[in-house]
Amino acid sequence: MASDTVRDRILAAGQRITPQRDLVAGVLEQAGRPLSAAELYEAVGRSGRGVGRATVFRTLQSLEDAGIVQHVVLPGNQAAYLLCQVAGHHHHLVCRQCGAADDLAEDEVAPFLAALEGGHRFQVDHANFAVYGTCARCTGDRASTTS
Amino acid sequence: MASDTVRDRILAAGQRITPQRDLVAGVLEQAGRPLSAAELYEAVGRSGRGVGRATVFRTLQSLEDAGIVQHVVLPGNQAAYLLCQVAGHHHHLVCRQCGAADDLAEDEVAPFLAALEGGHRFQVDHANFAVYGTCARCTGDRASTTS
DNA sequence: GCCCGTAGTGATACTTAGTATCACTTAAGG
DNA sequence: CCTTAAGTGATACTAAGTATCACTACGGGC
Repeated sequence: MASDTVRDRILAAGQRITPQRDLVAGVLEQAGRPLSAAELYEAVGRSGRGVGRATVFRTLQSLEDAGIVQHVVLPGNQAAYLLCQVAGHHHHLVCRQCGAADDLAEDEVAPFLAALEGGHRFQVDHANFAVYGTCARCTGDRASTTS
Repeated sequence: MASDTVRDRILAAGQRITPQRDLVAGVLEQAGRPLSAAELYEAVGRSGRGVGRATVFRTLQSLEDAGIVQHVVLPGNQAAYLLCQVAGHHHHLVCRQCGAADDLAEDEVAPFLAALEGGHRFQVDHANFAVYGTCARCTGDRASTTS
């Protein structure tokens, strides 16, 4: 099940607590890494009563609207959904080894965007970053290098 | 039809010149903005002899492998394909007004990624940026502001 | 210039992610 | 409690992309 803080955030967004949302959020919380909609559907089916497929998508949508969940596009164009600590729009560092996703604060990104605006005479409106690599825990096992 | 430089780049990637590739590349070149697979399929159907749907996707795949095309995910999770001047992996500034996409050189991005690596003890491997906003030409007509 | 192997093509069928619909259920405010 | 609007599940659907397979044609070698 989802932690109380997640429930609070659902309520704060003006949405109802339902067993389905609780389950979906709970599975995401326990996973601690981005899950595809299919994985989620399956996981939710195993643990507890199960949730309709349509509801899984609706729930993800609601939670995303509420700023509790965000989705990233993994390499290979796979969408994956991910419980976020930080509310509001932000970005992620995704570890390809263990799948963990680290939140990226807006103020880490803002200076970069500002620089782009200057360099390109372009007014930035919205940005989506997906940064992949290897997290501190997984470094040491392997070393990868690409652009 | 595609310009000679595009043909050269197809050859350079060890791929054959076919009327279909020529058409697809040509349409993308003329559009000068990212097109969805569906738009492309339709446009190719109008201009000239037409190309099978499967072939449109395969062609985009080949051209992407060859570094001639890249795809971006537009807001709303719409994939769009885009002819790139710059070869190799790079990023784009996409104008939401006119759809134009500006190439973003790797060395504009590298320092930012390096900073992230330091700040998060994370070894960056691959990154995908989608930056949306308003280009210089379109600024003046409207002013937008969001994260 | 022609021949041949291999890369590429088109039609079609399929898969997978996500959306729409609609009758039914249930959370939660009074 | 009771009401009602939000949420749910089943199902059908769409849209993007992939697989298959017989057929075609590019282009290197002669």
